[in-house]
Amino acid sequence: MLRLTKKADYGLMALKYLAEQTDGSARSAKDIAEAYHIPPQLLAKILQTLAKTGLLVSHAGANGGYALSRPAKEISAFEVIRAIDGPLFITSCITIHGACDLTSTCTIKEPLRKVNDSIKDLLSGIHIADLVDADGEQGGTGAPVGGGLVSIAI
Amino acid sequence: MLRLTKKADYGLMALKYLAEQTDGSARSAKDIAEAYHIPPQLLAKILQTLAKTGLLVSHAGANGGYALSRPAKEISAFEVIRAIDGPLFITSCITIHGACDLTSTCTIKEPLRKVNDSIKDLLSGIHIADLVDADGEQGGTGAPVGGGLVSIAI
DNA sequence: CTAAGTAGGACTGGATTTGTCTGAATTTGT
DNA sequence: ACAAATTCAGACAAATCCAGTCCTACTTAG
Repeated sequence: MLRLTKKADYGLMALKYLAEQTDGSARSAKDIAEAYHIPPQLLAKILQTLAKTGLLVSHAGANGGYALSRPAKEISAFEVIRAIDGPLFITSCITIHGACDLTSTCTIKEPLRKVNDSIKDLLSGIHIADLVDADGEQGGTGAPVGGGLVSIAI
Repeated sequence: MLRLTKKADYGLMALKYLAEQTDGSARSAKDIAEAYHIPPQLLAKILQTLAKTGLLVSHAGANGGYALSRPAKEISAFEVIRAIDGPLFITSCITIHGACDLTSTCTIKEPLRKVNDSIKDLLSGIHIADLVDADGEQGGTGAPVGGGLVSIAI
């Protein structure tokens, strides 16, 4: 129902990967891409924009790469998503200027704006560090792949 | 950041419109489309799917149209959105089968699934009746839209 | 019977996403 | 100084998805 782009997904995965590198050394886009089997050039782009927005610090040259600019605890999923996907909104009504094409006719935007804010709060409360913690303690051992039980498609 | 399709938007607007009709009489797709200046044929399609999922009751023929199948208080925004946009998920990882292409590599899906659930809860708490109530008091003050708390524990 | 409706499939144009290619600029190691 | 590894930047191609239109049925009140 509400979709995050793959780029945002990849970005979160990459940040998580970087958060797991305890030594402060940088990792290259290629390394990360290989670790998760995602298209290297695409990830490169994503990391570039992440660096441009200040969430990552980059270092060119041999042995260069990317590293988190802040502790993983202080980087929220919301920041990452906004950096990659831009300031999109739940409804097309709600633009950056807050105005709706159908200002007079569309009477729905105000309630939805609150939903939007709630989602924002929700994502702001999740940090990269949380992703790292949740790893490994997956309720289902991550195994039920073939098993077919799993998720209730809403 | 997270987007709702225009169809879902239109659907919510239409349901709100129908909720405002106090007499139980049905309204045609054309009427609603004109009221909100949205493409009639597109709205017709949306109402059809809404009828197919049981949120609306339809009545063909002259003087036909659509009406809510239940009180506006008992139709949640979540139901509407799911009916129109289908059971999509916040991340492309989480499919209907619950499996990720990168099952082993993508370690991010579990936390995001919780976000997904929280958003679902959020939208389930909003009903068509709330949209009607919120109308007119655009100040954004007392709209009874989900108290905002929605806590999430990862 | 006919006009006003719904039901539903096929299709188009455009936007968005996803991914690739190519050519730089920057740093490090030798 | 040079070569290799790497980031940076933009353009571009392919695929997918969305919005909107059209056309043809079927249904029912009058």
